[in-house]
Amino acid sequence: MATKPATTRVKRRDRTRQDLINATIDSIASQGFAETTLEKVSKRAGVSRGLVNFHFVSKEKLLIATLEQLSEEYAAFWNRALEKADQDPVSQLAALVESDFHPRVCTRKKVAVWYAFLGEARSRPTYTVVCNGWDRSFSTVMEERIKAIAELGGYTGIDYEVVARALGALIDSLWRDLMLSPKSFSREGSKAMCFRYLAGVFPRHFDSEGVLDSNAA
Amino acid sequence: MATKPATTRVKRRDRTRQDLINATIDSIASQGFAETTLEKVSKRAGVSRGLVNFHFVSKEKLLIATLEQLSEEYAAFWNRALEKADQDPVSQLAALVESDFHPRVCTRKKVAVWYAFLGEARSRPTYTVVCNGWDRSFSTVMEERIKAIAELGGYTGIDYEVVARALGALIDSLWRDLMLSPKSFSREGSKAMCFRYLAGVFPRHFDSEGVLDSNAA
DNA sequence: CAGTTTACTGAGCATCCGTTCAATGAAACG
DNA sequence: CGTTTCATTGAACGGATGCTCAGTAAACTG
Repeated sequence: MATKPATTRVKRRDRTRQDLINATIDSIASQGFAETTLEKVSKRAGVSRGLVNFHFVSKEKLLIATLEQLSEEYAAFWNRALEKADQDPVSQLAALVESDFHPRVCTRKKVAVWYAFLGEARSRPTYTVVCNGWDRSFSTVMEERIKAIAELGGYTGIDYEVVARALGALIDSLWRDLMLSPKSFSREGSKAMCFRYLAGVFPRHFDSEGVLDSNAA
Repeated sequence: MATKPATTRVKRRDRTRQDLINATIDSIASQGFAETTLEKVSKRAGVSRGLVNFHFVSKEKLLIATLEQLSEEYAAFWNRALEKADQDPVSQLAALVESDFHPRVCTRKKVAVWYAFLGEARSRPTYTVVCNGWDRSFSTVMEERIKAIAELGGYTGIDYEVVARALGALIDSLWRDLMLSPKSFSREGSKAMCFRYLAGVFPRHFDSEGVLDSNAA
């Protein structure tokens, strides 16, 4: 697991830090939060026991670094998905849904770690902040696109806030399925369910397969 | 916290067991799963250290008993809400929403405990079973009512499965808000959001305040 | 090529955790 | 009322955990 070519010192340093964070993710995902100890993490990373304290000062700070990395990776991923997509709100909303189930960010392992932190969020304020930021900005972006689709597409009586919240919550519940019962989870089925939801709200722009017509009247 | 009138032996026994479970809930909610130790729990319950092992054999079994009680309390609550409600599906669905935000089951403390168990679910199979059963039967019941409303109310093109999932997920995300940012949470606002969602799907039967007309054409 | 810096090791330490168990006293029983 | 049953206590134990620190070797520096 830990292959460390003898290169420059900073590269080794960064590599080791990353190995430790990855080992932490692996450990939390497979053993759980409570069973994740520094000994197991360092063994997984292939380094000695005391290294965590050297690099991260304390176990708690290693955990925070892990959560922050996960959070930033996720945010960066859907931000880039937005940049790559067409500029019309229909394509952008579809891109958000697609990116949320991409194997890069939507892994059973990562979802499990995310829920593990969420479970401890109540009692550790630092986690709460990161967890709140997680999808707060995400649902803001979704709501903007949903509002634009409603206005440009000529839909009346759409409750933007509710639609955005429901879509975000739907995605979340599908993630949870991946964690709790991965056998019944399917990436395509999950995306289809999101698009079926959107088809119910914007029938001229979406169907269960995704974008129907990004410029429909 | 532990007031034990000297009554019969079984009553004392049950009372102590309940005190321990309550103390476990309090501890998980305020200190988190990781920081919940038998010493803290027994101190909170006002009994001696070794009593947990006497009553529950092990810490793990105390945790399972706690989760099961929470789960059963919740299920019993919305089942009774269904019984007390009118028999038409519109009233029943409204009763489910109402009961889900009732102060008896929807407390910040209880939600926090629920998420704490969910966070450890991945690595402990027993939790997974309970967590899965939790809203599995709940969403089945919701889906039946939604289907009935669509058929009786003359709505076409309703995707029952998606509507039920989205509503369940919406409720879940509102619960999470209660845990993470209780200041911005409001019981009435949460119910209103659910009803706003239902108003979007069944505009002749719901508005943001709840049931509009349970017998609308 | 000395000398300095620094990532890294691993044994050691203080602490805490879950569990055990002999002792205790009050309810249950006949 | 004497005996049994059992909820309860609290000290004790083995083990694990997070963290410290003196020591080491390899990368940097000039």
